[in-house]
Amino acid sequence: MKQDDDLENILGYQMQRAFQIMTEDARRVLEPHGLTPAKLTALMLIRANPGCDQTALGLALSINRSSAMKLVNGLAARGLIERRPGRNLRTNALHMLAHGEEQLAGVLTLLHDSDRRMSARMTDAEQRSLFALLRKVGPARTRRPKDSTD
Amino acid sequence: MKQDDDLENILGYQMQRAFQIMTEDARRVLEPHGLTPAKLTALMLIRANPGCDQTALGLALSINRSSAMKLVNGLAARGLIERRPGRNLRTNALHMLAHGEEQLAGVLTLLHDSDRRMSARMTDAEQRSLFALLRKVGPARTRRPKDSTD
DNA sequence: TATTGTTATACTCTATAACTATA
DNA sequence: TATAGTTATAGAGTATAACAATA
Repeated sequence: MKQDDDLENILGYQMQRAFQIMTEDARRVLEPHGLTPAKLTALMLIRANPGCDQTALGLALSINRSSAMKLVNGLAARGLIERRPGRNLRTNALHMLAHGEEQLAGVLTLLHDSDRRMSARMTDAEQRSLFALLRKVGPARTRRPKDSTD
Repeated sequence: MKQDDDLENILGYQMQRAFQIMTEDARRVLEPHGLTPAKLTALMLIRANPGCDQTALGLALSINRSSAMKLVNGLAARGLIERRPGRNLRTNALHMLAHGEEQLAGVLTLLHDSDRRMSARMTDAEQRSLFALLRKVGPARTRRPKDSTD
């Protein structure tokens, strides 16, 4: 199958290709542990934000409350996190459990191995460069100078 | 929401973030034209490979025959491509139609604009560098020297 | 009134399996 | 036997809408 020149020169397409390659390997590695990239991200966000509620978690993951529910249900069912009483009677406080810590420690190593495999064709400097550039992806920040009048 | 240090240092996660940002903008731009990134990729692959069959297309897109069917159905229903008799009685030959050419020309400009917006925080050199690095993502190539005996 | 969690429902994309008609 | 297209069905992930309880 020949490739299309226009297609190859679309940044979004190259990003998609690279993402697909990486996510496929990550999924393969996580699957035996009953995790997906999204679940793992949620787990790590809960660890970094103990006591957060589901709505905030969903916001951070760019999914809505309803979808965040399912995700949290899955993590709770596996005993990785639990819902505790929150700051008022209608919010939950999400907390990681010991079992979650253990799982996390194990899969982090696997993920780093995956990263290393997927960046095997880059030098260390190139890998650092890729990290830095990926963080720069996105629209220009709106400038808000101190003497702005808006 | 605080970020998690381990998470931020996983290449796959940074890739996912960057990809999500780009794909969201691309989808927004393509939607009024009834296209999605996947449909557009298929369209461009058919253009570059006139007469290809659905199975080959699916392979190039990393989806199976059945899923490729739906994709082709969608493109054909919109009059962008058509199925012609293939090299034998059980294969189709996919061809882009004039309407497909027109659509493609229009959205390519929009996509380049999107790319430019999403890489606005990079210099030109950085953008070229990102392209090159994304192409290097993936496992090390298996070496097959001429004097290999396997 | 607005917000949080929840439930029910639906949509999209993908996969698997089975069928058909060719090869 | 194997392959290309097709169809039916199912699963994952997401969204919307509506409801109850609470703020």
